[in-house]
Formats: sequence, C-alpha cells, structure tokens
Amino acid sequence: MDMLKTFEVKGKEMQLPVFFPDATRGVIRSIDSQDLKNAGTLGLIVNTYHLLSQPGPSVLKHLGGVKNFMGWDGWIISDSGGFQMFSLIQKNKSLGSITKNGVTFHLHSKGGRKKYQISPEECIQIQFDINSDIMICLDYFTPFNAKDDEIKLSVDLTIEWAKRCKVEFEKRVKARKLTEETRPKLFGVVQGAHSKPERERCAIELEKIGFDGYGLGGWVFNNEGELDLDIIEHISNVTPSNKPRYGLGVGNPQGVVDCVRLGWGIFDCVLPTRDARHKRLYVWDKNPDDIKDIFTEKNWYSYLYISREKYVRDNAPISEFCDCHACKNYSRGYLQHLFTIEDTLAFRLATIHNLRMYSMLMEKLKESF
RNA sequence: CCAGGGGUGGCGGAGUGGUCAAUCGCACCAGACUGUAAAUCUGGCGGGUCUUCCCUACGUUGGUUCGAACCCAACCCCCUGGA
Repeated sequence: MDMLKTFEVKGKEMQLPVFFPDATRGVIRSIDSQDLKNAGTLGLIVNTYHLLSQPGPSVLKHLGGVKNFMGWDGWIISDSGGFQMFSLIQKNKSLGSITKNGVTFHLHSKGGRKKYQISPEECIQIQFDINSDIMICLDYFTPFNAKDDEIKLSVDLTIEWAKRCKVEFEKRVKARKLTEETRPKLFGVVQGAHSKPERERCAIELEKIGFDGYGLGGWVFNNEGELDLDIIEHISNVTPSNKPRYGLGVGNPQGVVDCVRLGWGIFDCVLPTRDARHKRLYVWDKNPDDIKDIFTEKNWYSYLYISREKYVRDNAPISEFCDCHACKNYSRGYLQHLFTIEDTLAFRLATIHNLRMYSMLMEKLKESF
C-alpha cells in the first residue's frame, strides 16, 4: 500500500509514520515537554473540547497558542472534540445532545454546570486559537452497533460538517493572511462504521471538498476486539495515497504496525500513557535492530505488569532493548517500589518508558517502510 | 496477683446458635483499557477430579445442643488499668 513518507507542514518536514500521544488537556499526564522530547516523541494531540472548557480559547490565544502554553516545539494536532463528546453522550444522554448544527454538551465541573455548543465553524475557530499544525474537522461519530440508517446519517452529517469546516478554515486562513507555506493543515474524517459502501461514499465526498489528509473515524474493531483490518484496508483504497492518512485513536503497538502496512502514517492513542499509569509496560521481546521485517514479525513485544511481586528484587531494566531514561537509570524493583508507595515518579518513569517504546517502534517502521 | 478487654483465613477487621468456607479493605494472582470524565475497572483468592458435592477451618481441649466462629468450663497467649 502506498504511503506518503514526508508531509510538509508550515514549512517543516513531518516524517511519516509518526505517533502522537494524547495530551488531551494540554499535558501528557505526569511528564513535561522535555521528558517527551527525550523520549523521542515528535508530536502531541490536544483536544479542542477539553481546551475549550479549560483554560478556554481566549486564554490560549492570549498566551500564544498551545505550543507556547506548553513549552512544546514539536508538532501539535488538535482533535475536534467531537469524538469525545459523542462517546460521552452515548454513555449518558443527559450530558448533551447532537443536532444538525453540531454538538451541545453540558459539563459538570466544580463551578457547576456549564454548557458548550460546538458547531463546525466554532470547532475550527477554537482550533485556530489553539494554533495547532493539523486541525481535524468536526465529524459525526458512528456508534459500534450502528444500524444502516444511523450510519448513513453519520456519513451525511460528517460530509456536511466537513464542508462547513473547510469554508470556515479558508476564511480564517484568509483573515490571517496565511499562505500555503504558513497555514495549518486540515483533515477530514472518514466515517461509515463497518459499511464499505458508506466508507467509500464518505471518502469520495471528502476528497471532493479537498483536505490535506484523511482520518480513520469511528470504532474500527471487530467482534473479537481486534482492529478490523479489512475495513481499514478498504478505506486506504478509497482515500488518496498522496495525502497522509491518520488513524485516529490507533492503537496498540501491533495495531500501529498493521495500519502502517496498510498505508496509514499518523497515529494517536491513549494506550501507552494510560497503560503506564495502570502499571502495564511494554517490553521488546526481540532487539528491534535484529527484527528483519516488523510487518511479518510475531511476538516481538509483550506486556509487563510492574506491580507483580516477582519484580520486587529484580535489578533489570524494564526492557533490555530500551534506551529510555527509566531503563537506563532505574530497575524494575525500584519502579515497582515507586508504584507501591504511590509516588508520582512511578507515573513519570512508566510513561516515559512506554512512549519511548512507541517512538522506537516508529523509528523502526520508518526505516522498514 | 486483682480488675477489665481480646484471640477469626497472608494482614487488618466484620460476624455473636442454623441461610458461614465466613461481609469488607489491604496484599497476592490473572486480565482489561485504543480521536483520555480512567493513578481506573473486571475476575480469582482454604483444599479436593475446584461440582447446587465432600473435607479441613474462626487460640487449645472438653462440654451443652438436632446444629457452635457464635453458649458454658478449663487451659494457653495478648492488650489496658491497679497493686
């Protein structure tokens, strides 16, 4: 499958494939931008909805956008916030509602109940305040067990909103006098759940509108809980190969490898950071330098549950083939101790390690593709 | 020595005649987590051919009772006051 290898954004080359950990609220929990850089992380994704509620777009604008705010000079993608609000509203209908004009969301916070309304236009406006490198259109998330009419509705609205996002995007680019060189990129999101015709329709209509890249939307898992590679491959086939494909929310290490093989170049996922906080660490079972073909390799990594008693006296690093700050300086026994006494350093070291595992994987994939 | 209180599964700690192999928490074991309301959640956790079945268990020994972790007696140990 053809895949773009480099992608020029604001005058700089983004090397693909690349993995963006989720700094949803403008931070990767427990670590800072310097840690991220040292872990080989090249970019982060932040969430428009979360930043809208805190600190708010005007604060972000005032403080020079999210990069300046975070002290981060790598790449930034801003997600539309649609997915988050949709999935929360699905779990609990009292949290908000979805209309043809966008999403209304009620946030319960310490200040009480706040109401947020995000239309496609506002979604783009906020992303300009965030000042990200890649912006994502507001899309209509399709639930896992969606019926045909729901899938059709989600694709219809995704296309309609994408048009509105594009119009608003161009308006903002013009107003700011940005050029092809200096403007951010805008990605559309392909919905359509498990329906190949709907995925195809969505992809074709989005391409007519014209985007800088195309995202894999929805919940792309089969009944076994594995990535549905069949539908993902189909989406690759119906999206342009001269534009980057972005697997939103993908995935675990094997899932990322599988999607790169199918032509996807950008990824983000909460797993490495959340797993780290939940004491699940990634271990290379083979030296990545010795892996000939990562795409066909089996059993090349495994999970290490650091809280296991057997690691109390283990002086080895988390992973013998990892060069991260945690592995170079500390033992499994020490990290286990930090988790046991609930010191936040445990989160920091574990998060750095899991993110380094991903960045090493991306380096491996880059040389393999 | 006297007066009170107490001894329950690896630990803490419920239970005070049958529905108790014994609530719950911790620890331990095995997992889950995929555009982050997640330092969260789920299952297991005496033994057995692991079962609506059996065995062994609530300090020890004996007793009362159809039936005891729960009642009685003696003994052993621990804690708190007083000599």
